Amino acid sequence: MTQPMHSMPAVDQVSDDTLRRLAGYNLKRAFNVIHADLGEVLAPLDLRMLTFSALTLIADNNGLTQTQLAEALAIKRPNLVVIVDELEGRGLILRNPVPNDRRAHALSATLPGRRLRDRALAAVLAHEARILAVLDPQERLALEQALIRIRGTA
Amino acid sequence: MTQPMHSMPAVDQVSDDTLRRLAGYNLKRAFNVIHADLGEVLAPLDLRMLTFSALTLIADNNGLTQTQLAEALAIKRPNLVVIVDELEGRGLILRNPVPNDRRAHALSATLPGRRLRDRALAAVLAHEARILAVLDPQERLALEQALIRIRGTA
DNA sequence: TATTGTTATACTCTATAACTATA
DNA sequence: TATAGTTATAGAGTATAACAATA
Repeated sequence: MTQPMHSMPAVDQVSDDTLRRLAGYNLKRAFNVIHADLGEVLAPLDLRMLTFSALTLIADNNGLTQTQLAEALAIKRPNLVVIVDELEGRGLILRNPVPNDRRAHALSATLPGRRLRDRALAAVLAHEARILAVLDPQERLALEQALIRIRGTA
Repeated sequence: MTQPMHSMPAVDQVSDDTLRRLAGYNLKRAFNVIHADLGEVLAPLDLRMLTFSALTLIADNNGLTQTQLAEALAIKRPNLVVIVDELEGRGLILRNPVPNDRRAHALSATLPGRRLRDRALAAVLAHEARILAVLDPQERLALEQALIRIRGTA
């Protein structure tokens, strides 16, 4: 049964109490804050969180395949193709042939790719330090461990 | 300068070490885990995290306007329109006129809306208990406080 | 002039199904 | 048969610009 529509005054103060008790909601809000700020930090380097993560994993794991990279990033392989296309098109990475398996691509970072990765990482670390300044070292560690624990449940 | 492309063996083990130290990355991964699970929990009720959050805020704040709701959800007003349209179209909420301001809509939950909200909240709390079972109460509290602190920096 | 809700639009992230070429 | 990469496609979340109605 639906109530009749009637005129009502707007509220003065909006209460968040129910949602604030939900870790999922708090996680989303905190992530959005970090993601938006990180986006601004990486934009001058023409990177996003996802392309930065992919470039970093490639630079740190010379020769990994797209399947391995998709797995490491926790995204589906079809979604990785455009990411790899973009990084390759900018000359930051290479799709190398793999001996004895002509289906696979072994990804490697070029020198410009590694240089951009280093610059981006420095910017990201500065961003993290700035955002996490509201937490003391102990809280930071507790946060990291809790997040990795939750991630591990997938 | 770009290296020549050459054949290379695939790696056996992919290292995550650089990204694992970044709160933003851990936050994203943990959120994706929770979001995916929550999606499955809410799907039978034809709700998503965002529609559930909107319905909850409306039920808890009878008469709030769309501007207030968008602010509370931390989304832009244009993105709220389809959410409110959907909830209203399903008879879960009403757009009521506001006395002395014919521009604004005072949102209210109908009885079916409040009932669905209650069922959804019970499902969400069960989901949270299941996901957060990997954390002890102290870790849970530390996580909540850290997330709210980060959110507050926006 | 400013605000509320709205439309139009675009970008990003994510997912599934189905194809190809190899294995 | 199975796997690696790819294409096509769709759903969802987010953002900005600009408009009409109203304040």
